[in-house]
Amino acid sequence: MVSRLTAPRTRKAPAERRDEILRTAARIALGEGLELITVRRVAEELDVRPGLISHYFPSAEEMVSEAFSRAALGELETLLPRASGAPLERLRTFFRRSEGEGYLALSRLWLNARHTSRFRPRLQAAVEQQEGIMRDRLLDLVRDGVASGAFHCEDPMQATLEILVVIDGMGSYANASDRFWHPSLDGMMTRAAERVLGLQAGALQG
Amino acid sequence: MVSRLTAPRTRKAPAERRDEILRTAARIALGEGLELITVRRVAEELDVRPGLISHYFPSAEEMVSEAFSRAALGELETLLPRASGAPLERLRTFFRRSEGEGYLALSRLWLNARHTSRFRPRLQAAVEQQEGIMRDRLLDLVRDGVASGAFHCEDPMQATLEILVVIDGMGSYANASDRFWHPSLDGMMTRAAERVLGLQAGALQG
DNA sequence: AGTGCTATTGGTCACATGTCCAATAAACGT
DNA sequence: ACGTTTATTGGACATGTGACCAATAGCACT
Repeated sequence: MVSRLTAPRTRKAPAERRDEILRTAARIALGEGLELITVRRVAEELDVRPGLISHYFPSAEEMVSEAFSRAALGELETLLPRASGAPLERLRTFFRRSEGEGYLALSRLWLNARHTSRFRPRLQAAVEQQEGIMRDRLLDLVRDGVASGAFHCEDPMQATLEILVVIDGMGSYANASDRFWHPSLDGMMTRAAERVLGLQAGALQG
Repeated sequence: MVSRLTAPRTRKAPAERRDEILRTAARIALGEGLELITVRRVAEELDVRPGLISHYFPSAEEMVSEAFSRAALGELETLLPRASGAPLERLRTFFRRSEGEGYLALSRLWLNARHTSRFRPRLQAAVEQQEGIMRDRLLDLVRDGVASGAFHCEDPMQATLEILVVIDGMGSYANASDRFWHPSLDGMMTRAAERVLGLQAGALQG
């Protein structure tokens, strides 16, 4: 009597399998980095053979790009969900969440993608698309706030870009050990936002 | 009669050879990225066998880290040389140079190093060391300016960090195609510096 | 129950990487 | 001129990557 040496195949609908692959890849991207997304690694996590991954993604770069988009978009929905409450409160929520652990992983992912996109055209396109989505999302928020009188600024797009630059600047340090630290680093993002949106100091904190 | 198949060996002093290797690696880092620094690639550029590179750098990561330090430090000396003229003029020179082509390569290198340092402890240490050097250099400049009355700010360290965050934020976009563009992106760095240093608008431009 | 479609397997292939080592030859001192 | 030191070579090895493909077997439909 021999026990089966190979587990019975589980055969899934293409759409479901594809989604499963991307979900796994996105998780790896967020937790360990885009270069850890390999055909073999994803296959192992899903307990299938590597060839199957190649079947759904003939180009590995395509898988990595889509995984990034999925991860970035998913996190954006958590950090800055579409239209939900007053602009000031929405922004406050965003900055509050940008202190959590999940945000560090997201910052690392962006850093990862922005560098890696140098060599990967499809990833570069995905990065620019996600940047556009993030920018539009924040721009809408700023405009809403200006319209309702909560924010005050002359050029909403300029205000948006100034906030994003500070966010991305702080994100540059996501992989640094925190050997260096200075009090002013803490409120850096909120201070920038308060300034360009004509809010009083501390309006976006706590 | 046979022509020699192998070129005669050129035997150099260890210090010279080591320096030659690092110079080559630093050039590759700045022009093509840290991941292009491979034992074989450097060997080819110097027209020696790969084994020789391993002889001088038993660990490839060590070579990459030192190459980054060399490249970053070299560029810093060009952009923000130690004590040379009045603070305002030195800063103006820095921002003027940060529009050139070489600066784009440097921004890419920093992005590269900050991401890659996630997986390479020695590179991470090198990045933080170079960040410290850059920070100190700028902090000295700010303090000089405040002392001479050219700049006005309450906390020189905070002013320094705010400038650096904007510089690094803009650097995040170094690998993006310039499909998106907005007028406010141009003066972003100088505007931030002018603001935190109590300068009038445009004082650091042109 | 039988049949066709195709998701899935298992294996191969070419390529690039870092690391290591015995043999060689260039440069130097005697 | 001869030895000695050691910089340098040439090659091997293990590992990890993406890509590719014929054969297999699960599932839906008839």
